[in-house]
Amino acid sequence: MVATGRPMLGETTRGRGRPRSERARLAILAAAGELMLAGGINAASMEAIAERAGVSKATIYKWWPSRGAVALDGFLAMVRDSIIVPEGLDTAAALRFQVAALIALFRDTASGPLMRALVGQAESDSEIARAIRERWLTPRRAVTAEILRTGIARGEIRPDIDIGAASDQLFAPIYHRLFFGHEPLDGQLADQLVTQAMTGLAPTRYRSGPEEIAISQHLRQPQ
Amino acid sequence: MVATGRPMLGETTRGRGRPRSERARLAILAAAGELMLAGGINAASMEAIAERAGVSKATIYKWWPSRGAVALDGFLAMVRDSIIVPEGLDTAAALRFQVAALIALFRDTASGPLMRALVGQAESDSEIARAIRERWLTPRRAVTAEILRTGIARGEIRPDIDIGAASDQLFAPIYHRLFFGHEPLDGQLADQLVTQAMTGLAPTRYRSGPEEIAISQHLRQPQ
DNA sequence: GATGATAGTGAACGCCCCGATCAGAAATTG
DNA sequence: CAATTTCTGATCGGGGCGTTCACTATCATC
Repeated sequence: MVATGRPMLGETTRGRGRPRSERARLAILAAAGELMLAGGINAASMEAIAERAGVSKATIYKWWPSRGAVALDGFLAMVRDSIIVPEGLDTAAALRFQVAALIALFRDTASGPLMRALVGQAESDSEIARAIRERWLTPRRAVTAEILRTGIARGEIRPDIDIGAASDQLFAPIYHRLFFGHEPLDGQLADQLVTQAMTGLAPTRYRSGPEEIAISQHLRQPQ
Repeated sequence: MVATGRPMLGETTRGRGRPRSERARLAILAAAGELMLAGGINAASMEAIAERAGVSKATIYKWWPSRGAVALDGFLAMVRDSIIVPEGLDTAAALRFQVAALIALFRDTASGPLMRALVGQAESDSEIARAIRERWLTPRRAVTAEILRTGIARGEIRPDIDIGAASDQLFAPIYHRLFFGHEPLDGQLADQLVTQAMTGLAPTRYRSGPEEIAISQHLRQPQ
């Protein structure tokens, strides 16, 4: 929970007094996003946002406690409904779809720079950090975990893997390249990540034995 | 290059005038680190650093152009000589060693929070971003690439992998957990990451054929 | 239509940190 | 000694922050 008001994002409480201006809300989120894209989170000062949105500064402080909170809501509004789970794919294809979708989201929309700005802000604002975890990361990891569990049930994934670590191996490289910029977020990355994660880096003759042995070795249950 | 002065970190130029105070330099870096650990990068204001270090603010500005630059030099001084390449290990063991070393560095020293603060600062300071890439990330990726290339020559790594993507799959999860804090950086993570990356998530019977086929399919050369 | 509740406005406030600058004292070399 | 460079302590204007104020606007209810 970051916004101060009760309605989470767009809801309009039918209260007694003057209703909240939807125009102002959207203008603030848009202004914050545009300013952050142009010059990082420092460019999106509360005063700059207010001026660009044509809104009083007091109005922003009424609904958001900090600039990071405005950025977070702008980001979440932008990426809403960006979780898509297609049906009828095998495990590798489903993972490839999710990985490619995240790459495309970060590369082709403003959410990439916004995510960078947010994580930077989260460093000094634990409320932002918590909101990113709960409202962005956790839902996505749940989808991936479900794909992996289904894959295990189908026999397409080894049952002895750690699902959390596997999720991170698939998706963390995307964030890594977004944050550090050492290599591009291009289209073939999705294929590389999924193929290499599924197949492994070692040649076949070096791999451990059949999965029955691996299960008896670990006895770990996917959480 | 971030520090303004010529000597990169500790060198003392034998010029004419009063020599630079080593005590002041170390006190500044230490103060910056301590303040950032306590309250994030925003707590380490130039004035706070100057006061804690017992040093004039003008002295800091003389040698570092921004607070991010001070943070960067403090971080690099702290993690100097943290790249260790042990000899006589097979590929999996060498990778496991490097992964475990990074986890331990982030978990057991102050460099973890410092790295978070730096990446946050890099969001609005491209000079910091470049310095992190060149003086932190690139040397480490070079070591990993060398391990993987040696592994290919030894037949312990498939020759058709993308080395950059493989490096990210091994190490990006560590940064990911450091930045988001969604799962702990514990000791077994190193084993999980290397084992799963080497062996693959798919069971043996689902994997593609022997490596000769894979090579002819991709024809990609490790860069 | 009057009343009351809630929102948005525009302006102002003190606070703190920033980046920059200055004169002067300190330390070292030649 | 003089020359050179560093460190100091103080100061300055600027700007964003977070907050508050009185005022106006818009709605539901009586």
